[in-house]
Amino acid sequence: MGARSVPAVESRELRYFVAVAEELHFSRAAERLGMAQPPLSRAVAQLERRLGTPLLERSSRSVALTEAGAVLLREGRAALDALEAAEHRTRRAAPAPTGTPGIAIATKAGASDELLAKLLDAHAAEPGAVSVEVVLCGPGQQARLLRTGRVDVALLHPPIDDVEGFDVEALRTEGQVALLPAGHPLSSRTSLRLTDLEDLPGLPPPRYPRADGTYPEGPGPEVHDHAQLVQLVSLGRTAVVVPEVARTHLRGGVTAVPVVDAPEVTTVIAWPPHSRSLAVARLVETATRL
Amino acid sequence: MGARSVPAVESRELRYFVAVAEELHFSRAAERLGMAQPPLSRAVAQLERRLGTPLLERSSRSVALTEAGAVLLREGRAALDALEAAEHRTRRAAPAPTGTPGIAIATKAGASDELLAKLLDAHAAEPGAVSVEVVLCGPGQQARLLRTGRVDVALLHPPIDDVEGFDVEALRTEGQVALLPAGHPLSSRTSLRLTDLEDLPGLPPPRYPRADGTYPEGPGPEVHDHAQLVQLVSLGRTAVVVPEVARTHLRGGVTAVPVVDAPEVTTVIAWPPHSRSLAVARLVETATRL
DNA sequence: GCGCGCCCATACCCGTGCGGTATCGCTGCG
DNA sequence: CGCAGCGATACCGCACGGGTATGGGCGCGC
Repeated sequence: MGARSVPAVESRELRYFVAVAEELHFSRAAERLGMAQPPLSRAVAQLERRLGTPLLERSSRSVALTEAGAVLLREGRAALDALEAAEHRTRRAAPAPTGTPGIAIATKAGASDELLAKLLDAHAAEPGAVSVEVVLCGPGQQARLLRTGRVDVALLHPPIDDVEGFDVEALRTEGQVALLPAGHPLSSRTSLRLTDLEDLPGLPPPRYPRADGTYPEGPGPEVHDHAQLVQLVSLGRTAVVVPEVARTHLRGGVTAVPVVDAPEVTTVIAWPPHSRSLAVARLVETATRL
Repeated sequence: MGARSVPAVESRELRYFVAVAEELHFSRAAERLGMAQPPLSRAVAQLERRLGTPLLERSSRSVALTEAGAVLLREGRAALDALEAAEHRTRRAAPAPTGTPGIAIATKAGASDELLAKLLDAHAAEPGAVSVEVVLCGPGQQARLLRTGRVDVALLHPPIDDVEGFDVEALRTEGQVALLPAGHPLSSRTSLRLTDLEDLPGLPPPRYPRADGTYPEGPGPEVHDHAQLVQLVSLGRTAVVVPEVARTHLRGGVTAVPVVDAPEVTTVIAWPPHSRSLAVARLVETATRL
């Protein structure tokens, strides 16, 4: 191969390309990156020259990904995640000013509270326990925190959450219930089926953020955490199917009805594959003994 | 967190750090990188400032990794591999000047020849077959080619090769034989045990390259491929235990004797996890039907 | 149908920061 | 005690990344 004359791809270029590929709009991408549009155009063109292939189809009215561009978007995101993970994990491995470096765990705000509490208690009681930082985040965000190394482990709920690419250990399994505004016709039922909950008039399903932080289109309200979800239900703005454990945090104005044919939801503890951290292994081991 | 003022880690800095961490010597690392030593020192110091933690212990006579430095070496290598993989896979996804982009497969030079030939024949006979580039490499190098995206699939031989982090499908299993110079006292035996082969006088085991391309210390010869290995055996410079299939490529001067208690070796086809390539899936499917 | 406006590319300029050379300071060794 | 090896520091020049101004192509509205 004689193409070794071109220098290697820099992560900055990749960040730029990913921004453009996500926005499909140079000016918006430039704004998101905090820079002007012309240098962004130039940087992407330079990346295309480096790779020897067009990544974007520009038609002066719109921008579209080429085949190679789609590959680079996917692979580039993974590489940037790995880069960020290296950075975060190194920071975490640094001797902290306050004692020994601990580990960080992510969980959806408002979900698995009592399980997490038990886990933290059990871990604290272990010999050699390290401090555990709890990072609460919105639904669907744990995977990103885990991939980018901001946390060491996460509590996830497949099949709601995607656990692709992580090592997991199941902790518990439960059914699901529908959360309905009190007084709704269905709220007096003792059980429901999924078909009962399709197209409820005036109660569109909420919209959860996607992995990239954007929200799908639709009539339902955007939801960032469990408390907000419960409030939206009590206000009669939405209805939703959630794991049973959510009943423990209900407030007035919300009724939970079991959904008999909803898929079982498991709570798993997840960590990055190839983890070499003893602290992570110990925490997972403690979790599986709960 | 108020530390968002520092810009993100650049891949160039990581490459520099990894070089220094591997050499544990600034001047040698600078030479390897094709640059002078002072800017390298400065770049690493800047990386340490960015991360807020020392990565290396310099004692003016030697360089050692700190705890955080060891983490960054491990994670940084993975991130750089991912970056390189993004680059290679994008190049491969580009519409090639000659027809449609194919896929690339890596195998140890001189190993699994007939299996590979059968696979290529079977694949070529399939409808919708794409062109397959065969990349021959030294033992232990396939994993790197796969991780860095230079090839899409590889033939590996656990437990000799490490398949950690790849998806694999087993193709065949075989025993192992000892390759000895013709006329060696043991070559008249009909079978051997591993203990028979320990510390053979004048026949030190060969040294295979490690994953990073360096060779372990020892008295045996360095080996890059199978042909070289066989020649070294016939010259009475080494003796080695290899999978049975190697018998098919023997030359005069080399005798193969079964080793009854050597671990079974499997031939597997491996590919990166989360592969989305239809061509890879088809090739793997063809391979498993052989 | 023509013109306006959106949006990406080009042209040009400036400053930062990367890399090079020269040199210092430390330390282990002969 | 002096030398040699090695990393850090000082200083400099230039290449490249980023900014502003502007061009050009195309869709859309009146």
